[in-house]
Amino acid sequence: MEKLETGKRKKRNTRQKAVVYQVVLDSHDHPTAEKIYERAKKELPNISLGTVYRVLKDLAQEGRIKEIIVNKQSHFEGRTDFHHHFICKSCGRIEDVETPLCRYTCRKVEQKGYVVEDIEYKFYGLCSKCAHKKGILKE
Amino acid sequence: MEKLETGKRKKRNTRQKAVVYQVVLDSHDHPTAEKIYERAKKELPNISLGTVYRVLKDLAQEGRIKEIIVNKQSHFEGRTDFHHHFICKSCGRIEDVETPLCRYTCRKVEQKGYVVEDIEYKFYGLCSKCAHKKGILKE
DNA sequence: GTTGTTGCAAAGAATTTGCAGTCTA
DNA sequence: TAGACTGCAAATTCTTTGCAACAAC
Repeated sequence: MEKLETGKRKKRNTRQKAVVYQVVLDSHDHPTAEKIYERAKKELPNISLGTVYRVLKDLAQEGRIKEIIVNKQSHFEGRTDFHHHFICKSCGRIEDVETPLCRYTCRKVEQKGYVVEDIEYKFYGLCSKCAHKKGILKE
Repeated sequence: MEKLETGKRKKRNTRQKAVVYQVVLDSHDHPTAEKIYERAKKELPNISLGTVYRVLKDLAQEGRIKEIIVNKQSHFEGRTDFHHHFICKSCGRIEDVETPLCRYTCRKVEQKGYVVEDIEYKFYGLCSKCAHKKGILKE
């Protein structure tokens, strides 16, 4: 579980890293590594999937992108401020949501003696598009 | 994404299913399939890991147990009422937590046009044991 | 010139699946 | 006795890693 941080070696700015980062910034659909790989290839045809994985991990570690795990698969987003996600069970779409009162809830959890470092809320159901398609939401 | 439900065939009550279910009920540490397999083998030495996976999926589908995914790995619990989880980044322990105001937050999310079916809150950080061990919590 | 980074392919880890035999209802 | 379930092993899927060549600084 524990991850020891050496952090001694200095990172280099490679073309691959720049391109992958830009792809994530430009994507608003929470793409997977595979999707990012496809998009990055348009700019850098020789980039490899392994490199995409490595770069994504670096970027997330540096706090420049965020990783969201849905169905045991990593997705990434360029938005790094505090927010949460809604996942449509029908079409798989991931959408950002803001939640009120998170700080209050978090304080309640800390009262049990935990030190809370990260919070992750996920809401699953039907996005409005799919809800309408299924006739569940009318208006 | 979409999962079609046939649900025509009638389920049978096998010894394997009963044993796996009992193991989950008796475990309060949110075990993985592998752990459940090890525990079930004490009762049923010939049970296979594949069967454990199949039975766990069935039980979860029937709503008799709950699946929690942490680090892209499935864990299971016998407690099926509404609650959430705290995950210790240091020791990996998963603990149940209750959160207040969930209904209020959920209503806020639904105001955006989503139909919310499941809610999942995860809090990551240090459990009280590890926080004390690291000298972060004193009292 | 160092040494971090890449592309490639092979390895890993967790889970699922095909199949022939077995057991439940 | 029909067909659901099992054990086994092979297959899948997503991700990580070892290594020699490459490219930042």
